[in-house]
Amino acid sequence: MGRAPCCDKRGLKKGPWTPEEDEILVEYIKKNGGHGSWRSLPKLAGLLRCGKSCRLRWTNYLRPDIKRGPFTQEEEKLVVQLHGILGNRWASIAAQLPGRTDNEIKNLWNTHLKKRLVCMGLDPQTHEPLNSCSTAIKAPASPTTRHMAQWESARLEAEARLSRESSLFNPNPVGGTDSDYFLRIWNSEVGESFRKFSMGDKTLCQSPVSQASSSTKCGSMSAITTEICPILGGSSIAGSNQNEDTECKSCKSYTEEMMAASDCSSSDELEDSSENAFQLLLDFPINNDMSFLEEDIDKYALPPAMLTESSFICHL
DNA sequence: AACACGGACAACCGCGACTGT
DNA sequence: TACAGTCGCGGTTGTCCGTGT
Repeated sequence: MGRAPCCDKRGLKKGPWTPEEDEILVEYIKKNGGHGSWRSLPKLAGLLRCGKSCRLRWTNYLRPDIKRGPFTQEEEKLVVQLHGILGNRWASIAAQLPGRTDNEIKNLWNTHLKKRLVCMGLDPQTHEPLNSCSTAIKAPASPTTRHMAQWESARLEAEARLSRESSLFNPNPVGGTDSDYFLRIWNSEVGESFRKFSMGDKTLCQSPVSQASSSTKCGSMSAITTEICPILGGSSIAGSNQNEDTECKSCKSYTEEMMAASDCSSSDELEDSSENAFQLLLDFPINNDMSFLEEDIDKYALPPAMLTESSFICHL
């Protein structure tokens, strides 16, 4: 049994929208202070379109807050990074890029970014090497990587807190700083994905304290802190405002241990190498001679599989 | 100048999730 | 709880336009 069509399609127009139709739609939404029911909108507005088509036109093109023009390097970078975490969840990715639509990001990915990853020898879906000759560390399946992600989640949390605090002194909502990204991402679905991601591996570094806390809703910062920092038990970092600057030495040594285990001598080195790798990715000439890649790609300390994920978390 | 080709982007389609009854 | 209506998302397709031959 087929699904009933979203609307009666007889006599309804399809294909590209005309400026007149755009105007009618915009005027209607302006006049009514919103679109109301998409299904009834075309009839009320006098458009020979189905509601779905109207919604798509509005959300992808006519909305006043849509940013026009080419993607900036920062935006492209963010898309790649977020795709490494979220996969093809375009709407979630779009939520982190103000003014950009999921459709736009999807197109950007399919036409540009995917190719760059392929040319870099990475699977655009998994962000793992296509010919995984260096599978010692695989993202995101590797426990080491997962733990790095856990620790970086804690760092994200701290960054978010700092950002929030600093925003009190510099309340610029469209500042576009990295700190703003931290906060937006942490408080969004991405942060949630990160938290879920971190919670996924419960077989390592699990204490009774963290087990107890894991039953709580992981949407709170204290939950994730407790989860990944059993020593603190989430009491001093996120549990209160006191001792916020207290560094958990056990965590620090653990971080260093994890860095060492993943061939990263320090977080700075990790950051530097991944930054370079991303620059290469962004600057990659799609249709040009690829030979330089063969000699350059080996220079990076990280296996390609880790570039996207670790670059994401390091950049943040 | 005409045609073929490929890239970029807008729009459509089908499915699943959500919500109200 | 079941069902129908609606919406949003992701995949796919269609169209336009620039470039090369």
